[in-house]
Amino acid sequence: MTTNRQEPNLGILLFVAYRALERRAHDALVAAGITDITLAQARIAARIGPHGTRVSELAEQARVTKQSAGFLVEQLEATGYVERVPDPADRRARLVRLTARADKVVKTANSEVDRVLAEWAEHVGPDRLRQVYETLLDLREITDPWR
Amino acid sequence: MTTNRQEPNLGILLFVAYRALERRAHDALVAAGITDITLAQARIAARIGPHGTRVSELAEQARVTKQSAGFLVEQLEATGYVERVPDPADRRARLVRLTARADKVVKTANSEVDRVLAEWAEHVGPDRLRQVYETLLDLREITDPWR
DNA sequence: TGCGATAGACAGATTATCTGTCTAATCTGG
DNA sequence: CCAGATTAGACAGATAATCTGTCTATCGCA
Repeated sequence: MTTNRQEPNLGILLFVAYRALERRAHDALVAAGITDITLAQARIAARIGPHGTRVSELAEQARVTKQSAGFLVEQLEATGYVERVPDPADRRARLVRLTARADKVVKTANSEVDRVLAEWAEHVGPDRLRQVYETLLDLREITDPWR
Repeated sequence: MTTNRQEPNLGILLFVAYRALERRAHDALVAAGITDITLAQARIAARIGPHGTRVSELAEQARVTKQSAGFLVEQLEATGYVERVPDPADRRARLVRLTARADKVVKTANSEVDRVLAEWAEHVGPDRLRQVYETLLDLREITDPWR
């Protein structure tokens, strides 16, 4: 429970903006005929780096337990959007990587995000939007335990 | 799926900040011995206005279906944190209101939020934090379909 | 080498969420 | 002022997402 004030607090504003962006990206996938990826799966997939990412790290970034992340990765693997390969650096670990099949998805989502950000920039001004980005980036140093 | 870039995109930054705030508030409740409110319940409860709010409106604000909101309100009612009273303005509707029992919860959560915001202000500067707030407030006009 | 920490799989339970349907009440255009 | 469309929210049922706890293999360090 963050608060029950009437004038919206920062938490709610962050939430509204985040959900709007996420929703638009996911809706764009559906509009493009990609209906076999859920929002929760997308949240995980969006955090996979270009060289693959460990399940543990995905879990941390998405703020879910390793178990939840593993569960979602399993589904993404079943639909062919990711693959798991051994991590050469650590034989306990496996790297989750996007497959070629994910290309269209990533492209569709990214271009929708770009479109949304353009709308936002038009509404509040590019400079103000960039200020938000930069401030949140600095804020991440204290809000994001990992990096 | 928002994107898979390495340099964090705005969506992830919004998410990280939002979750950090929410997590801190919820942890403060647990630390204060309030362990019978889940994060999802708190998300709903935080949107209840001082004069009561309809389930439909809570659902819209929290971006869940009426059914989900109704389910969570039911749980909050069972633990005594909210009550449902008839809406004098519309006999179909019922207003969800916080009870006296919720006072401590609201107070605890709010003061933790204030503490977090103070930390954030110290880290990036009060002016920059306020700029984020104001920009997100303006952004809400296009990201929040309702008001 | 030996012990604590980490990666992630497995099992099981719980919580949250959705779609679809239904009734009662309200709103609105003719 | 009434008929049809809309809205509030309950009910039923299914699914999705998430958690706690446990286990094995591996790693890293003192």
